[in-house]
Amino acid sequence: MAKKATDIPTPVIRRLSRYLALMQYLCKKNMNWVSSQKVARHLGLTSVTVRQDLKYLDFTGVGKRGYDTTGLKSTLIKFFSADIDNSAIIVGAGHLGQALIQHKEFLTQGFKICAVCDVNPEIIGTKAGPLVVQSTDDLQDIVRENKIQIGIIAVPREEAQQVADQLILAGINGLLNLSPEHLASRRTVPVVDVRMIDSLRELVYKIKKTTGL
Amino acid sequence: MAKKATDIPTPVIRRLSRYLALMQYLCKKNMNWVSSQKVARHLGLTSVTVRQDLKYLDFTGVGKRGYDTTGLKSTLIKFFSADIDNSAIIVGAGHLGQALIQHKEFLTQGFKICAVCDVNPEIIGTKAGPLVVQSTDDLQDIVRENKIQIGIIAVPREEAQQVADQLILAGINGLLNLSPEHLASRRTVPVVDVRMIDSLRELVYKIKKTTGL
DNA sequence: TAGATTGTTAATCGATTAACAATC
DNA sequence: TAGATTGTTAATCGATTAACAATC
Repeated sequence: MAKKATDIPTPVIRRLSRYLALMQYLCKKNMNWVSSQKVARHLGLTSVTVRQDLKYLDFTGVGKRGYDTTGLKSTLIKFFSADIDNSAIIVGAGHLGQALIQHKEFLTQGFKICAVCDVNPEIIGTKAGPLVVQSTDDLQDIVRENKIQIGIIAVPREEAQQVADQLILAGINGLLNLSPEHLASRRTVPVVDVRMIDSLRELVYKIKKTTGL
Repeated sequence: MAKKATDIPTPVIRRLSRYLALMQYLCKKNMNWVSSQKVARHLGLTSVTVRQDLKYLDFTGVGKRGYDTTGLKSTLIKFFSADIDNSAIIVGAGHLGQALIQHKEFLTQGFKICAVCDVNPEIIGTKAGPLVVQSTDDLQDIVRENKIQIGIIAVPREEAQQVADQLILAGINGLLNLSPEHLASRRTVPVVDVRMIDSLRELVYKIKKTTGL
């Protein structure tokens, strides 16, 4: 597959996602038009960046008014398939996994948690929000039967790679990795990492810098 | 304050944090030496990037052996103050906030959750792990009395900015923002964002790209 | 010594910003 | 119309990679 017009840089993708969140907010407030400058101010960017980013979508603004918030929202929803209830499984029903199941924002943003599983026999069979915790042994069957697209890895670092391998074998389409482990085999299946500890350390460094040395 | 030698680009900082995690792992496994190439393979980078990054620290490798894992670990621990128990408060004792309190990795990585608070009167006074949930009304006193450095924002988007303002007023040194809201007043206090929904959307885009279209 | 690996300068690549013409 | 705002090309900035000398 050749490099397509759909090949958008990652930083742009992440900003497009933030534009979607902002459009949802502005639409709810009945603001019908927004300028690139206002978007920029809301999100801590420059107006040129915003206009450059929007060029990647087939969505154009209007002369002196700016962008139609409803139209841009719809375009971004389609772009991110945010109207489709992308199915996901959470592996690891510890505190973090449990919190994610209950997290309502996922559903409103187009993600549906269809299943949870864990290795701990003591919690298998118990309820976690609206779901029943299943055994990680059955992980592959669960993914296949429910045609789950996204695997969310919320297990300790030692188990992360093995879980990833199983999910990939079962035919998962992509992985969100909440563990600090770097997952191999990115070639076959895309992986996006959320590294909370690294974010905290980045913060510690920035604090040091601003408070002098 | 002029631009210092301590002015390290953010991508480098985040990788340095990952090197620390890797060194902790290698030390536990009693591997005393590691080459830049091995580090690169572990973390999905190139060996040149690793060597360039380590140049920012005052830590040099050895000819044909590579880097001393214990020494590098110590250097990175000092660099990130990871031996100091950086104090933090979690604002928002919902599912996510509760999960973070229980998360043991924070403590092993040098972060100590000293307090939690929430606005919901029904959960104020209840236990959350080893802590008692306090009222957000008392937030400023709690931060001042315990000299808390880091504020972790785990409230819904609508409350995020207000909570941030209070924390900054109380003299917090830095903020970790888990809400999707963009927080203003970055000039005074550094803010690092963890955007889980944006990460999921990034994943959806990458899945689309790899599965064709 | 020979070979592997570090350290460093220069080149490349990619993303952001500047400048300005086009448009409503 | 005049003014504000978009759209786009070119310039700048910063981060990664390539090349290779230095070192153990």
